[in-house]
Order: sequence, then C-alpha cells, then structure tokens
Amino acid sequence: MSKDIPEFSLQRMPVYLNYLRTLPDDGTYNYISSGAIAQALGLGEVLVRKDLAYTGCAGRPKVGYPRVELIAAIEKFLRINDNKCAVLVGAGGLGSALMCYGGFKNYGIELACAFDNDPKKAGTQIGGKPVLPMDELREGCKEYGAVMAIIAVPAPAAQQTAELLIGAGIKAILNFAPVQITASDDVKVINIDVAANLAILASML
Amino acid sequence: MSKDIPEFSLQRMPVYLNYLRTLPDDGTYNYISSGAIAQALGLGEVLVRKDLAYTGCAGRPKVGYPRVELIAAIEKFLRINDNKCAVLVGAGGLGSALMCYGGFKNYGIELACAFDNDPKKAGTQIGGKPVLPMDELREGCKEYGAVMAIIAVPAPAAQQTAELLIGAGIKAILNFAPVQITASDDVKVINIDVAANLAILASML
DNA sequence: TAGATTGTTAATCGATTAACAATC
DNA sequence: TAGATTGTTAATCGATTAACAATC
Repeated sequence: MSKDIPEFSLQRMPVYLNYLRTLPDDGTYNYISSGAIAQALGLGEVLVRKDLAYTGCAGRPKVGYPRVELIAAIEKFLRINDNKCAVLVGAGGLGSALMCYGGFKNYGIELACAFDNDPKKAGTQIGGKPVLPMDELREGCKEYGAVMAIIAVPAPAAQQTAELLIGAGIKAILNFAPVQITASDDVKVINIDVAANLAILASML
Repeated sequence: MSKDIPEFSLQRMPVYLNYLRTLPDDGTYNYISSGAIAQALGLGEVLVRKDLAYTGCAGRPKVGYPRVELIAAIEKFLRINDNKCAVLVGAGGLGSALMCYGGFKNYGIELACAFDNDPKKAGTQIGGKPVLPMDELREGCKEYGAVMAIIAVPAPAAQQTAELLIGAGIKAILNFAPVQITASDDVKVINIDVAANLAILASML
C-alpha cells in the first residue's frame, strides 16, 4: 500500500499528522484547506494536495479537507493502529533519553525494553522499562514481538549490533551511531547523525 | 562557497568524512578509489566522484583519491576549522544527553552551554557545561559568540524558543521538538523528529 | 451564478545514472 | 602498452511546480 508513494511524500506524512493534531478541537478547524496547511508548514499547496491524495481522503472544493477524517486517513496510511513494538540497544545518555521519551505512542509504537552490554545496567529500569543484558537480545526481541530497533551504541559497535538485531528478526532500524549501517534490502534503515546535521548547518552559514 | 553545491551532495559530505576518518592509518589506505567509498557507503561510484569534485580534491586515475588530502579538503569545504559555537535550549533528557555527547568537536563545533526555564537546573552543570536560566539567553549567546542552537524543548515551546534565539543572533537551528519550526530564509533550520522517523520505518514494513 | 478550492495533466527543475573520453 | 580509474557530458529518473479543468 505505502509501496507506491514517493519517498518524500511518505516523509511528510508524519509532519501533516503532527500539524493536524495540534489544531484546536473547537469547531474552527472542522475543515482545513491545502493552502492553510501549506502555509503553516512552509510547503507548496499543490504539493500538499498531491501528498494528501495518497491517503485516499478526498477534499471538498471550496471547503477543504475534513480534519478528523484526514487525521484518520493518515493514521491508517501510516498503519499507526498496528501497534508495532520496538527495542533499543545502548542505554547510554541518548538511549536513556529515548527510553523516557513518550512521543512514540503518538505513532502507535511501543518502545518495550533496552539492551546494554554493561552488566551494572542489566536488571535496572529506565523510563519504567527494563534494561536487559545483550545476551538476551535474541530471546527478548522474540518475546516482545519486536519488529523495529533503535541503535544508540558507540560507532564501532553499530554495524555488529545491527547484524545481531537482524538475526533476531528485526526488520527496521533507526541508527543514531555516526556510521552508515548497511543491510540487505529487506531491512529498512534510517541513519540519523546529530553532529553531522549540525555540521551541515554550520557549513551553510 | 558551499552555496553552489547541491543540497544532497552537501548532506553526504559528513558521511564521507566520517568514513575516511575511520580508515586505518597504517598505509593501506593512502589512496582510496571512488568505487571503494561507494561500496562501503552504499552509493553509486559516479555520485561519489561528483560529490568529491566539489571539495576541489583531485583524484588520480588508476590510483584514487589521496586519503589525507581528501579529509582535509572536506574539512575545509565544511569549514570545520572555523570553530563555531552552539548553545542548547531545554536541558531535559534529550538535551542532557546531547550536552554529554562528545561528537560535535569532530566537526569543530563547541556546545558551550544550555538554557532551561527550570530554576532548579540553573546554576548546575551538565557534561561539564553550565546550565543558565532562560532570561540570560540573549546575553549568554552574545558572550559565547554562538551562531547555532539546538532546540530540545517541548513542542508547544519550540517556535517561541526559536524566535528568542533568532533575536539573540542565532543563524542556524537544529530542532528536535516534533513541530516544524519556520523562520526567515536567512536562518537555516533542520527539523529532526525522532518518533516520526520511527513511524516512517514502521509504515514501510 | 460567481468564487474558491480540489484534483489532474503537462512542464520544469534538480539529482542520479549512464556513456565515454582523458589520464596516469 | 594495457588496464584501471577519474572527470565530464548526455540521458534518465523522480520530485516539484505550473496550468487548468472539475466541482461544490
């Protein structure tokens, strides 16, 4: 279903969803036009209409898009009600912060537990979720039915960690280690390098 | 200088730099070919050559690119020796983790201090760097000569925080709050929404 | 009806890839 | 020289924008 959507349109879907969810529920935004959305997000209005067309939610000429239906359509498109489960590897500073972050549930994602190779951390909890030793990674992923993982380990360990996760059945990886993780095509990977993004900004000044 | 480079080529520059820096210094990689780089990073080799051409570092046919010179050329292209200074707003979990992260210095960026509106945090240190109250933001930015900022505040406060920062002379913003920050064209903004990225991955499964 | 807004088709723009000449 | 690799020019591909018909 989301196979035939352009990559960039897909990336904007959560942006639309976020924005629509922040609108007040007092009746002033029962309908919203593509132009209004475009202006709020700094996009072209034709682009917005094209993107929204992929959700299957039809707008009404002269009126706009029905807000509640549009939110539901995007949620369905992103399969937010499927309640996917994710695990995290590397309960350091960044990993711990992500364990405590409550925003994943907005997308129907549960961050179930963390794995860490520090024996002192194993058995503790972070953000109310258990930290397990690395040698329980395979078993833990299966038990929770995890399909996604977040990697927050040091760079030298990242690729190896990814392979462990893939071996445990993980199909999508969000990697924060500053190396490009490579995997076969059936495993989806997004690499986010925070320092690199700051460096890009610095070079544009 | 970096004005005429395609956006996507610029985004790959830190990736090349990271990769080249990880290569061993034992003489086996005095020269490296575009094909080898391409394979390691999962890119096309012509693309790699085009990107590297922007750095002004010439490769030698049959040999490849001189590794040390290439690293220096990318560093110069990204202006890594300019030693930019950044501040952070929002010393919560994610903000604190970023304060402790040592990777910014790899790109010549110093994260100097944090600002937080919690009076209990003001006066403390995180990662060896001071946390200052919000009402010292303007003064603090000037004092450190900060040109960039990281926003790690809750979503509802993000846009307002951005405007404060811009008022204090900040020219580039890396935003982790899950809202799109909008600013005039002379201020560069990159929005990173961690949960949204995980949602995108989930929808691709 | 007139006007505003959607949805679609065509044109443009930018990025990637392919082909190939240049070079060591 | 022959072969490998760079660098450039042309072709392709995908995403965005422009133009405009459809519709409420």
